[in-house]
Amino acid sequence: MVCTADDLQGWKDFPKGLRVLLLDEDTDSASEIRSRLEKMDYIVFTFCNENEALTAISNRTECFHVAIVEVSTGNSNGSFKFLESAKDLPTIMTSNSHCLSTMMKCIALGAAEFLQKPLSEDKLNNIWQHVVHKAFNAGETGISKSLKPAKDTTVSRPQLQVETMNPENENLLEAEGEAQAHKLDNEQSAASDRFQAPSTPQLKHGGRLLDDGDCQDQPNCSMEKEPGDQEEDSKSVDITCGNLAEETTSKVDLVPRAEGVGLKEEDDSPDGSNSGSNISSHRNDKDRVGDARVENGSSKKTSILPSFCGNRVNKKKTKVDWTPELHKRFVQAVEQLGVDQAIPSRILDLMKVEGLTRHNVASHLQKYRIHRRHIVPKEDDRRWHHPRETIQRVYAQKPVMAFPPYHLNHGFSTSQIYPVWGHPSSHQMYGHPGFPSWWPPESWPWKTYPRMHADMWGCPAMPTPQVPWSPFPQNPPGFHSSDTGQEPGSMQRVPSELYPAEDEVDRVVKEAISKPWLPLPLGLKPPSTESVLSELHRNGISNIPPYTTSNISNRNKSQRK
DNA sequence: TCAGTAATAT
DNA sequence: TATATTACTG
Repeated sequence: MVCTADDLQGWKDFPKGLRVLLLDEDTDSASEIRSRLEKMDYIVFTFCNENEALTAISNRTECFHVAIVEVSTGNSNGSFKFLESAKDLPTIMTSNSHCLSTMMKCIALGAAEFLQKPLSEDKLNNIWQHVVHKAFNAGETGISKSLKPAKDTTVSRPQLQVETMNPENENLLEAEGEAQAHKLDNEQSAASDRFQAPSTPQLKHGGRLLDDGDCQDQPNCSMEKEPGDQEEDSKSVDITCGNLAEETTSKVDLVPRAEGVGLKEEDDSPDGSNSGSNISSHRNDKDRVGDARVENGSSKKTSILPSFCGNRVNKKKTKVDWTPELHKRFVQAVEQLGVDQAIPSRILDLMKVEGLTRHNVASHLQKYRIHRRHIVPKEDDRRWHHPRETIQRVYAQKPVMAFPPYHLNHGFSTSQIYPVWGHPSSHQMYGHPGFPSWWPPESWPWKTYPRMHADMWGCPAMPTPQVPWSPFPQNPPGFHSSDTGQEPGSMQRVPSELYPAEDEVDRVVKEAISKPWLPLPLGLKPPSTESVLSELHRNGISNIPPYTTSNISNRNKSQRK
């Protein structure tokens, strides 16, 4: 009787021709529903008597795909005979009244859905989904092989429900049906998820399973919605699937779809009962990195959302998993903007990570900044002790204009320290006990960066510790006086005109990188030929065309002039 | 409405 | 304890 996945596969024009058992004592209502269903090319078998309907089912004189049953039909004693008898048939209960407990009971007893009358076309239009749902739950084995092509439209949820809707579970639940109906206040979502196919009409409206009316009755039903968060919620909230199977693995990184960045749902069970199933929630970051392949510089929009969406019954707050890859994107965005210009919305834009919200970024940015505050002073301290070593690391990845580090003892200039927190070549700093890291070394996201040595790309002319700064400012053309990036304390000793605006620094550095043929700006010491060659050699380039070296030499010469 | 920050939750 | 999220303020 139940439609199988194979049936569906060979069913052209589905759901046309769907055979609907309609049981309603109210003949007017029945005829109205019937006519609507027939408009949709469904084949309707109307029954006004429950026993007749049951007989039709048991005799198998007709084959039905789905049943629509008015609650009051044959329900004078509060039983749901049809529902309990027609276990295999996806049954949609209908009622004029909006009695929550009745709804609960029906759902608990296995009703596919509870629709409140009048049954608009809108509601009836999608009842076929229950057939599909049932088909996929009828046999686990059939699921994997069947209807895969249709998953984007109708099958996403049934696929997810395989684990919970096997016949064994169903039987078990049937036995518990009565009990469940009484304790559904707490378990409403679970019960309905087990039994329910996708909500018919609501799917059209953003995938909500319960309508607002339900929420009025259910304090647990969280529909909190901040005005102004529409956009963000539309991205982040709907990633939750009200599904037990999914719930139990809700902390699994959605890496395959998410391409390296994951949202995980919070396990909000007070007793943490779900935690046992957190298969990969504790995967180390190294694994994540392995899974996470976000192409650097790619304009491809990364998604942290799974492609499936479900209802919002179990809407849970989502938690952004700041994987190394995601963080790398973050850092790249921050760098691109310049630390001072990096604001959440812009970072968000640059990161191009679907589903990530401005709030997420803002929070991360907050942490980012805090970390910098903690780390940089220590780094500065280290620089005093190992100036050369540190210079190479700090300035290795991104050459920084050689402004005297006036700030070393007086705070820091943001433009000069971002390598410390999030930059690729500062590995070793993170290994130092004094430099707490976000991730263990193996998960550092910046390992993919090519290493460069400071003296290759314009080694900053750092003063010796004994001579912390030159009394003669070397402001290159284009730099203007700015207090940007200074902490107040530094103002006492350091004339503000010695500092370039940070964006100027970035601009000049970027220009120097992108146009290596141009003379280096003042303040950048040109690399020595030897260092260039050795670096190239380190990178596996041993065959240097003559003109290359001469160019470098020429540049060095011109730079010296 | 957004950014930044403090407080709170996990 | 570290980090994420939320609430609040400007």
